Amino acid sequence: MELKLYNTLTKTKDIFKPLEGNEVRMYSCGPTVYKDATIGNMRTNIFQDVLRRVLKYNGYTLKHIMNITDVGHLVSDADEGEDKMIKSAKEEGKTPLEIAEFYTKRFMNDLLSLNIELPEIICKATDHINEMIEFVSGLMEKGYAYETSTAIYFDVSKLDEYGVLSGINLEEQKAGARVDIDQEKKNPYDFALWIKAPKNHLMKWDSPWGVCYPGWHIECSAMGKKYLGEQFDIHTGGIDLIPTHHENEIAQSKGLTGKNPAKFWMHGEYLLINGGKMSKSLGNVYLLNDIIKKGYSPLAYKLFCYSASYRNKINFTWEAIDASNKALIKLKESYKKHFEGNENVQDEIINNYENKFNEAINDDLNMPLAMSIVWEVAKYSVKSKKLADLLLKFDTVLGIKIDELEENNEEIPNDILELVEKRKQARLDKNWDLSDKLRNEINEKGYNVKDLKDDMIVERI
RNA sequence: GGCGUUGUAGCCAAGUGGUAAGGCACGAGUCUGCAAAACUCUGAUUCGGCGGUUCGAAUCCGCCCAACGCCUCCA
Repeated sequence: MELKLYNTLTKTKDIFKPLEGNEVRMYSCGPTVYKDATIGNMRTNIFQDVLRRVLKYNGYTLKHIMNITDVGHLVSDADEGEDKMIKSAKEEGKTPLEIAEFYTKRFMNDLLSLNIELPEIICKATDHINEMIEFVSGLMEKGYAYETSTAIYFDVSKLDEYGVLSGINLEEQKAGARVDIDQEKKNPYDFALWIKAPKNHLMKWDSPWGVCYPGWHIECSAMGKKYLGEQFDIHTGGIDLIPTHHENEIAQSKGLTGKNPAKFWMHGEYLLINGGKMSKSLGNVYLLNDIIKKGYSPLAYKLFCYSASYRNKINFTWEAIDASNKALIKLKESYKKHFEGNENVQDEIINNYENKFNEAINDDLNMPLAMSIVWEVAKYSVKSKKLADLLLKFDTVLGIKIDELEENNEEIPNDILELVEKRKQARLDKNWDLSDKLRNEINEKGYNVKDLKDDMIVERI
């Protein structure tokens, strides 16, 4: 079946085929590890995970790279200001390395909680300083870069075109409208490849241009080239990376190799919070941990993300997460019912569902549509192992561990268990007054009882 | 100022010319000593508004209204 993916470069859904053989080479812009990743960041990671899984579902093998940015991201524009890593280090009284390790670990934990497959290669910027220096040297040799008193800049005027992703037209942009002009820069859109480090700068390396540290974009180009070659299949990231980071990556690579590094550029849209942007000033920055703390499964967040297309904004509300959490539990219970079922379903029906599912995911990862088919299978009145197997197959794309019930590992305190035992007896005695009284008592202590035919289940409310 | 996106039932949202997917909530029923849970059923003659094109529009065009985003670090 044909796989179509939306390509930011062409602004259309293009048919996807790997450049070489059966292997898909893919690069994803990873986190800058100076603070915790938000659920917004995680939406992009979930999108990338679905992409991976859909590619595998289509029979391709993957060579997927994700970088960890542990240096060189400045807090302000105009190529000046503090490095984010260093700023966090100062604030938290740690070294930049400690900061990077700390937040990398927490980021990885989030990926694990969300059952996101790890890329084949995860690489750190600081481990690839030499590759970056080589890249910059190459650009200098070819005349695409020049040195100023503060940095090595990329000269965008040397390119045939700049802004192929975002569609900006350099001539129409007012220079310095929002950014102070650096008098040494040849063009306002020139960006720093390599920055000369002030004496007290914490992270710096020797280079042909003195003691320096990398610019914001060079790491991705250098590492992409090292692991995936001059041109690979897919480059992904958040939508905000289009106008600056990805344009500059393309510029750098075109300068050095003459090629756009990726055939497909794919971008995940923003997550909105109550209809607006997530921002510190509004106090609506949520972490995955905030969702977990409220008693929801992290996979409920993943399922929530599937309710919208990755290319559309989605509005986060607690009501919606609550809905997704219930849906998650229901889906898993539906799987269990099919798994325990002994009825038969015609292969034709199975094939039909599978085709519809394939069609949905292969149409630019249409997860909302795919989910509607998943639900049809889950709710199918005939309970059959064949349908359980089908759901399991779908789950290779969904990654919600459909065959694992959400575990309730919480220990029920003894005093609650005692009340439950008393209530069981009261019910056997048909002493409804006492039974109701005990139920109220249990509820007041924060627990709920579910009466089954011969048993009683207790759980925390 | 420039560029762009969105507006579909209470909430999250599919659907881009052929007569409104799905999930959750609500409501009804079954079950239950009663509840809860579970199970079953149910919801928009209508897609921000007004015009237009068309045999036919949520889908195309025009205008208007509203919300949001980018142009600066951000997934």
